[in-house]
Amino acid sequence: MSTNPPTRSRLIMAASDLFRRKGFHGVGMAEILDLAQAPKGSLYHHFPNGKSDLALAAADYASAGLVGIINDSFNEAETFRDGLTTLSYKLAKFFDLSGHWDTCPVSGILFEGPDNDDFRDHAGALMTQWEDALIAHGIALGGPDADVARDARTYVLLLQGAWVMARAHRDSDVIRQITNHLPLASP
Amino acid sequence: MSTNPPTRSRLIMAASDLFRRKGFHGVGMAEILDLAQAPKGSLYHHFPNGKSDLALAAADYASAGLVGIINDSFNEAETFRDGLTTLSYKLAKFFDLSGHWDTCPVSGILFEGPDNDDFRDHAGALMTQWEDALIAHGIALGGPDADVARDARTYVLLLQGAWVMARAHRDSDVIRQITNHLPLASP
DNA sequence: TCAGCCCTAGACCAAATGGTCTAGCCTTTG
DNA sequence: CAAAGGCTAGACCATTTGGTCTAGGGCTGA
Repeated sequence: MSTNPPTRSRLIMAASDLFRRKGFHGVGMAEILDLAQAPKGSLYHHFPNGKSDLALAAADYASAGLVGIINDSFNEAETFRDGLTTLSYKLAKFFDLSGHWDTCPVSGILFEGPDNDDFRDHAGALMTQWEDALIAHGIALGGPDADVARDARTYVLLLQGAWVMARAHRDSDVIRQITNHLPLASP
Repeated sequence: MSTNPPTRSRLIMAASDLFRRKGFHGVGMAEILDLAQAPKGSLYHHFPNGKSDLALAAADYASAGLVGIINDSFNEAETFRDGLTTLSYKLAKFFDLSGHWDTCPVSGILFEGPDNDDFRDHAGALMTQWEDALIAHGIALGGPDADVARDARTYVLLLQGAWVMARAHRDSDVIRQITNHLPLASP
């Protein structure tokens, strides 16, 4: 009878929320189950490896959301800088809506998890996806490949930093002003 | 009979190590006690509020270490950029020595901790200390105040991001190349 | 209608968690 | 020397942790 969205999705969404807010070890299964309104049996049916499986899925989910925001931001952008600025504002808004606690999709979910290579590799892959998405838009807007690649990385680094600082100061403006810290070799 | 360093310091050092590697909730008291070679009674004698107290002290300790490295880096620097480059190389080296797991002193220890204002404020204060240390050196080297302040913040943001990315890719080069992502308005 | 299966449901469990408490050592002070 | 107290020592505890297991509901296809 499970309401929409189905149980599996509810679990992922709940886990993503909580992990980003309190870190992998900071959240108990009970809390996730409660937020998702699902019984324990369902969780271990959908994610046989339990918390780890769920964390990987939650990170994917959160990361896909970020990629979506990136693409939206470049929909009507005329320059790379325009797109990045729009992106920064959108992200700052999400940060505000989250209640000033959510962190980077990757850090909270994957870095606080178990010390295994799977988690680290997964984190690396997701971050690369973001860089690649940015690079694609930059090149589409006519930037020289090398410059765009460098600027994309600069942006991702700044974004990570801004996320941390915004959380510490409980102020999303750092995110909004990322573009001011960009040299931006590309147009 | 406690060997040097005394118990209290050993606890702080052990906690700092472990928290940075696995996050606040990722480390148990037993593990800290074991690494510090201290009995439980001592811990709760020195830190009556237990894990929380210890985490704040550990964050201070780690942060003080970072400030020390900042100052060392500017000892013989002739320009702001020189100092920042030296700093990046030093930090990358520490990252390598840590076995590719340690994170920013603040993030791991304070952000994964309990959801209270104390922890967030503490994190914010420590990050401000880093910015201030950088600003002091920049101004001493003759940079215009406003430019130096902006550059210092850019550096801190990039450093946070680089720490995350280095951890994901298990490669300290991102840290070493921070300076390449700096516009650096100041000289 | 019935067989089969996907999924739900939650009781249950061993292990680990953070924290408390009393006893006593050992150094410092008068 | 004696008294005092900072510190060590670890047994002990309630709670919570992630995870397993059995039982059955309810949809699907034949």
